[in-house]
Amino acid sequence: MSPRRVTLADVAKAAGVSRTTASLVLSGRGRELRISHDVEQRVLKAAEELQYRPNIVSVGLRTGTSRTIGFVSDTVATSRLAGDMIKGALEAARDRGFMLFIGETEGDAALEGLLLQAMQDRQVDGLILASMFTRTIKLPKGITAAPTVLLNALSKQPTPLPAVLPDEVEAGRSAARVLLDAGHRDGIYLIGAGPSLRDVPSGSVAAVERLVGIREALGEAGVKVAGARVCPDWQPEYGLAAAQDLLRTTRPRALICFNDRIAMGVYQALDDFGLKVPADVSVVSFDDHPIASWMRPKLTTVALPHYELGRKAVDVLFTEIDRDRSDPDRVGEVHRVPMPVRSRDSVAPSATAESLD
Amino acid sequence: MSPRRVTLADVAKAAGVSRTTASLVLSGRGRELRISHDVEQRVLKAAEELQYRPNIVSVGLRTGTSRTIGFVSDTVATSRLAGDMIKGALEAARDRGFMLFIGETEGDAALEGLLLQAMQDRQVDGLILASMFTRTIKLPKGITAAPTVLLNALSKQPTPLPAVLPDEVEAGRSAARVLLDAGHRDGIYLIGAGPSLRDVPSGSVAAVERLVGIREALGEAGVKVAGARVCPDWQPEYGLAAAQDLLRTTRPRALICFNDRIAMGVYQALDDFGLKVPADVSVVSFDDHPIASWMRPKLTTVALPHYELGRKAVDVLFTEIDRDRSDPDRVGEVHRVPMPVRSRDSVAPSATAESLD
DNA sequence: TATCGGCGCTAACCCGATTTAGCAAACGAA
DNA sequence: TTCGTTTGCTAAATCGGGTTAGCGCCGATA
Repeated sequence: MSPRRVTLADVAKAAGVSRTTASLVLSGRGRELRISHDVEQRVLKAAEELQYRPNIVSVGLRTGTSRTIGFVSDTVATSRLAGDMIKGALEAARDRGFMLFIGETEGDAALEGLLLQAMQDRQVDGLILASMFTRTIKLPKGITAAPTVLLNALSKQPTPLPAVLPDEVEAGRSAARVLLDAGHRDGIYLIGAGPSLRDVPSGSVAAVERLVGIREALGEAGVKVAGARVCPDWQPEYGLAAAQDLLRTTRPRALICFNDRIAMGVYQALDDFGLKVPADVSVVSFDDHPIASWMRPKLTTVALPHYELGRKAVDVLFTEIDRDRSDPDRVGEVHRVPMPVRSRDSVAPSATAESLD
Repeated sequence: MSPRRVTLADVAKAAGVSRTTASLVLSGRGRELRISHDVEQRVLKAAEELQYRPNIVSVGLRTGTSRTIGFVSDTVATSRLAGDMIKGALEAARDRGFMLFIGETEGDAALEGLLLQAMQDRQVDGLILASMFTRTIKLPKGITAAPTVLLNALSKQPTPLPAVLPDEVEAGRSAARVLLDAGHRDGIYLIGAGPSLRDVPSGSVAAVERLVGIREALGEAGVKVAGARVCPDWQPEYGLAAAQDLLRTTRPRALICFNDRIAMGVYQALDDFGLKVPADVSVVSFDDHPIASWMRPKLTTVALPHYELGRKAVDVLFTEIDRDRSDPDRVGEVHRVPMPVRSRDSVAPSATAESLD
């Protein structure tokens, strides 16, 4: 029914040459192997007219490559973060003519093993192991076969695999700087974690790193955190509860929320207490979740650069693929992707700052 | 470096038989071709011990298959809908040992063409053409090569391709029924589209179908829509504006919002006018966007079954793949996936209904 | 004893490309 | 004229399986 695909043999026949010659010309090696200009043109013309495209499966069998990358994540659906990350990876891969296999493990090691096998069986040229929230993972064994990059994840064991992560420490500094730049020096409270580095939800790398950055930036400005409330889980209801608890005893001037979902609960608590954002209380947050721009006033937040993370992971993977594989004792580099501040409407200059004018 | 893959030849040698025999045994055709039990066991044992897995690329070259499906959508990132849809497709494919190629066209026809070519070059066994919001699409040409299913999309031209879509009309009926069941008969307003079938955002299939369902269900109960406001785009700000406009002149008893983002704006407008959900006004909506369960009170909404849509598309695709390809003049079936009601806290019995007790 | 047929297995070809090794013709130098 | 070299191309092997055609052996039959 469907017309058979055009093969190299068809092109060769049309050009009146052997398959070898056609292959050489089309792979660009015709020049160095002294194929005559005349023959070269005949082959190119035939390929053009027949709309020849090499069968990648066949090339794959011969060369062991597939122009394909495997993207294995623990979750693609639960957090929407995945979408942009995959999109970034997709586009970076497409720029090089690569396709992406998507796989989801749901945190199941057995499933992960099967998935990696299935990808190896299809001769993927490289793997990206992604986690949807930053964390340390146990490396599945048997991934040495293909070049691999960790995305939004760090290995528990030392590993030669490179990793791509958001620069959370710098993000913490950015959040603090947003408030400092607005003149805030007093009444800065944290919602979600802190004030000490031990006061974090267990297993959250982001919490620790954001906290480190916040404390560094504030410390350098000689500003102290006025207080903090830990949230066991970074969901709106915990943000609400934490903020209510805080507001019963205090009137903060600025709040740093550890993510946007917390900030959503915090907004509600502030509203309950009759406090206006940003006139009474400035709020800055992390993630740039879609809701951040839906909240009223729109939330100023330090964005997780999902798209860039995805792109970067693929870029790093390509350098891995191109790299000379002989170096045995190299250590996986950690690439940090900047988290940009999305300045919106939830931060106002502090009253004290204005009075200094 | 990495130990070479185990091939069929290795298994054959270990079992002391020819590659042919090993292939026959492992493909299950040993029985019918009278391979002795002894030899069969030796082959199976060798394959087991060597952990033999066939190279799918090789099989692909010979048989033209790849145990792979191409999933091409206009967008994977912008709307989070994609995540669950892909997840459903992923799992359904995995159940059959298939992998998914993901591609994104961004509505660019040229890009779509390239993507489809790239997938054909990799010999995908089938294609899913997905749209992230329900709409009619122009079919790219040259997709006759592989079995194809439309997901969340309808073809502009008549086509033999099956389509998988959410059952929006029934969803409209469901939304109406939620209010009817709560005793609402008066003061029911629509926000987003209506009251006439012409009052819809252009190009929105969902708007028309939901509206049809709503009007049918209400009509059958002898209830009339009290009024409606169209939103040019279904975003919170338009919902806010539409509701404000409505509330300046009216006191509705129940609102049917055409999606959750509109409902979010509507909540705010109701709050501005000092009206409580659901005590003063019941609200029902569509989509079950993640924010629906974050809103306070939690929003009752008719869910887009993304996961099921993804699964269903793959299931339908497999029946296409298995189908006898000879039937030339069949018409693409349209499969409708039910949209379930998520009953939460935004609908209360109407005051009149209670007074009847 | 030659023939036939079933049994159990294998040689060889195929898929569509890449790549190695090598061949024939033309040319130059001795 | 002869040998060596360069030029320009091709035959054949290869990747790892699936598949077709057929081979050798055995026992039964004529």
